[in-house]
Amino acid sequence: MENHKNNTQLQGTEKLIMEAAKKIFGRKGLDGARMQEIADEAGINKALVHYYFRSKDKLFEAVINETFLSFFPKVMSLMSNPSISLFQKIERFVDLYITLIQENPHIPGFMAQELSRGGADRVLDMFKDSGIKPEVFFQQIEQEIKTGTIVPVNPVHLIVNMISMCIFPFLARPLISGFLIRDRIDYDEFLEERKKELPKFIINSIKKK
Amino acid sequence: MENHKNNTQLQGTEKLIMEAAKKIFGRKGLDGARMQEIADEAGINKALVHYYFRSKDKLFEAVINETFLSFFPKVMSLMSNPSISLFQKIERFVDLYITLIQENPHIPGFMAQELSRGGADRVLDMFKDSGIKPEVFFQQIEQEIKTGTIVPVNPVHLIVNMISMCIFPFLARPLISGFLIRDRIDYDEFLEERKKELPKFIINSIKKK
DNA sequence: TTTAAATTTGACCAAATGGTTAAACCAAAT
DNA sequence: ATTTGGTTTAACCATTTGGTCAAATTTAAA
Repeated sequence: MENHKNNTQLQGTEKLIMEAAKKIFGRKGLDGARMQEIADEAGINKALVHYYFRSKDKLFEAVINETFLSFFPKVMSLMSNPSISLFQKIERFVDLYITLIQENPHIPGFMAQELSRGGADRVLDMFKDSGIKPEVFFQQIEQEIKTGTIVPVNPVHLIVNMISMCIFPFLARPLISGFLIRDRIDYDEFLEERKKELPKFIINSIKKK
Repeated sequence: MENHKNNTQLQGTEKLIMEAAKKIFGRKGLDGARMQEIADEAGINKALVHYYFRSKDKLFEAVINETFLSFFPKVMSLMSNPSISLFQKIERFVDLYITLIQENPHIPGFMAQELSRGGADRVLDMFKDSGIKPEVFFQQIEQEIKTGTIVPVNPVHLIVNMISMCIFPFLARPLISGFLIRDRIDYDEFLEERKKELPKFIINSIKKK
């Protein structure tokens, strides 16, 4: 009904709760998280959480909104910008995506949980509401195929591949770390390397030579 | 202590509970799942679940074991088979991986939840216990690089890429479906297409031409 | 200084939930 | 037919947990 504070900039107590909720929800999921835990993390009384966000579900929803709104628009405005070339777009996409997640580590666990629940509709709605047209990217691909710059690829598979390779390493982080120990490589180092390697991997795969 | 029934083949009630637990845990996670719900899904009394598996945690652990044991060995024995060429291995890997998940739809949600919790150590342990050496695959890559068949790639990134592109589409299924509707493509159709496209995408990216 | 409104807190409650138990049931052995 | 052991069930319990509320505290307006 009343949109509370839809603004991206919350302040004081409300902000404290938000940040705490992101952390706890991202780590333990909606069901695993305890209101008391969130309150403790924020350093405030539990009743205050209800005072500001009414219920656990409402709080969760608020976190979802903030999370996706801090993410979707940036990525999507990049992808639907027709004045950036396909290859440049791929390079920037990978960098932006990984960097954004590095800055908001709660996103992957959050996304996975939200998706494994029925939350896809909400995301799809946000998508439509954003008024941004992913067709630009698709048409760009088809264009480059015609031009002969790249080999024929299904655009849906390509974008799925790109997103997969960006997000999944965060979900599998503890697993990958296990492998990396062998080479004494730190995970952040691995991610930085990835920002460079991934675009090459993708472009190499579709570029006609 | 006592390993209960470590056998892969459970029977009767125990099997019923197992299958129900896979379904419910995979859908709702450890915390989201209710013992009553699992009992209902299995069509039995709740106390029976405790009778066979003691506690919720024990049951969850049992499901984890069965899940990864039905998965890991097959994939790993493929990857560590030195008599299969690299390209063939990639082709078979994708097909096997996607097919196995299609047959056990609970795996992705399960894996994500288990990983976002602290469960990576368990998986890494299984890995070691399996006595299978992933080095074979790595050495094979380094070999092909020396031979000049493929371009220089970091093996860790490559395997992460492969796994990412196989698993993630299942997590993001509801989201991807949203996009596919546009083209009136069914999701299973999409997956079958993927089994063919993905190996090409990967090989194309590393093959020297 | 008084007053009113917003914020914060500790105590409390009802519902949900994992787990227990004693009794009932049932198949096979004696 | 009776006993015995494993299996199944309904009823029950203790704890956890989301949520409420009235009182206390702070803030700011009059």
